[in-house]
Amino acid sequence: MSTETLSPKQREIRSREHRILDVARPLVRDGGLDAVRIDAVADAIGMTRGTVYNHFGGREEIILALAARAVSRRLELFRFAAGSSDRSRRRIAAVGIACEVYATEMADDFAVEHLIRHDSVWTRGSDRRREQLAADEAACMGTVGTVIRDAVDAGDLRLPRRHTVNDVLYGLWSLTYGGLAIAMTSPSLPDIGIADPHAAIRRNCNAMLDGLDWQPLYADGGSGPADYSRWVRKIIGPLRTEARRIVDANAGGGAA
Amino acid sequence: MSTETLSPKQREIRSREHRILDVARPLVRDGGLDAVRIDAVADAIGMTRGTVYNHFGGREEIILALAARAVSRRLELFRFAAGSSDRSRRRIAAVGIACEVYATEMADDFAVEHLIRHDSVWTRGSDRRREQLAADEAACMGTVGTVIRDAVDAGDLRLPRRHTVNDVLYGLWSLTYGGLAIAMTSPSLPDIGIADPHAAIRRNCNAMLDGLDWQPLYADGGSGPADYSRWVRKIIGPLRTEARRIVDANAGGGAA
DNA sequence: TGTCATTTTTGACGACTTGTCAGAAAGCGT
DNA sequence: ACGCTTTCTGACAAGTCGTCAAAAATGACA
Repeated sequence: MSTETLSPKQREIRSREHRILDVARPLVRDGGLDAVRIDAVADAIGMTRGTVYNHFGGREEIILALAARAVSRRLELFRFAAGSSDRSRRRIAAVGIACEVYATEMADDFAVEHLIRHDSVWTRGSDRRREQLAADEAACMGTVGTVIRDAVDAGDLRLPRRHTVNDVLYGLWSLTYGGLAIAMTSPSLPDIGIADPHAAIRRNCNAMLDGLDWQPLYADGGSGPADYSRWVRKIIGPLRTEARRIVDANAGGGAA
Repeated sequence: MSTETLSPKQREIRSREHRILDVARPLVRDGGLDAVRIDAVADAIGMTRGTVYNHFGGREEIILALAARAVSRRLELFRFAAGSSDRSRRRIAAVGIACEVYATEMADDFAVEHLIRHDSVWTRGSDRRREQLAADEAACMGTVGTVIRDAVDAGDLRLPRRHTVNDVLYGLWSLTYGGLAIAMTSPSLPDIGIADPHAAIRRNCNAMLDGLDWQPLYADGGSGPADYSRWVRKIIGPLRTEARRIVDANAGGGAA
């Protein structure tokens, strides 16, 4: 774009927004909302508080911006997952696994997304940021919605009466988000014997999709659960790789 | 109990803990964690900050205590729901509907439970409070777990290979908690056309249970979804009544 | 009822963070 | 080098937190 019209100073200022987000992200992860102190952020980028306020109206704005970045990364990962196969049930399963990968490989981002579902962040953030975020989230949901709709169109998924495409979307969203959130925050999960929450979430998603009779049940029409497990192991690698690529692309030199 | 050994003053002090929680609850609901300012609480009960600190070590302790009370109410409601029928699929459905009723009829409590899944509350609360809460939560899960186990024992639910009772428990928990949390905090839910989140959650839970082939599918072995809807409408009333009874019992004069 | 040890309450204190803004500094075109 | 503009700074007022020594209230006993 019009890079030639920007003075060095102006370019530095633009990139600073990214730098602020970069220093804020780890703070959020291991200290939560409160850890994002304007002082700390300012120090970390070698500026003073006033300067930070030139970019963001406060803690909450930073979180919101961070969340927008997180969602757009997630979208990228979802698109990759949705494109990883041409069979509908595989595609939707791949998106589910993308959620897992997202929560582990981009743990900071996931934590931020969890954070904005709360508190003052929503209310204290500016409209602009909120709308940006809502738009990004809508795009994410659109991707998943398309996968489901395609399945209906292809005849793989015959929705029960009163059950809409969006119900399915909402169900998968609840199950994965809820499951991951509980796994992150509930001390009693190991107590009830859930050793591998990710696998459990996967099983539950599959149970729900089975309940909707989404065909074909197993990834490659093979002999059953064993094939499915093999397929999961096969696809999780590329998703992880892609996740790391996305992180590197945005964080590394991509501050353009 | 040994009421005669307590002086008037001592009795007043004991009841104050309840009073503090009573004034804190509405604050939490419409202002979130930050709204629970020690000053505000102290003012509301006509005492000064120092006195409040005699009871609770800080904001987070209050929230945790509030959450413990919330969970114990939820447990009461769950028990009522679980006892409302003798057919396993009805019983589990009733517990699901109890979650709905909990989220609407005891909205403050639900908000508090959502709050503690976050932030500093977990880390800054005292061990004592945390353990109390974990124990109450475990009791809640135990109730639901028993319903599921009974279904397995009765032969109504034949779990697929690798799927345990606790997986089912975790799945229902994820679906309802996740669904309700999203409904509470996501602005994009109406955008995707989920007009009645509760009904959607119900449908999704049923889809999952159908996927697990939990029999009999419909509440009274009748002709199908219509019967189910009728049953839901029939049971939701008593659950609401019970919820209100529980709230009144704890809040009104029950400060003993 | 008066005395006094004990328990409870108070409110001032120091420490910390926040958001603002007038003045200082740096940037940039001529 | 000059002057105009943009950006940065750091001191400020405001507000909250948790503490703690001193004040007040309590209640047992004479």
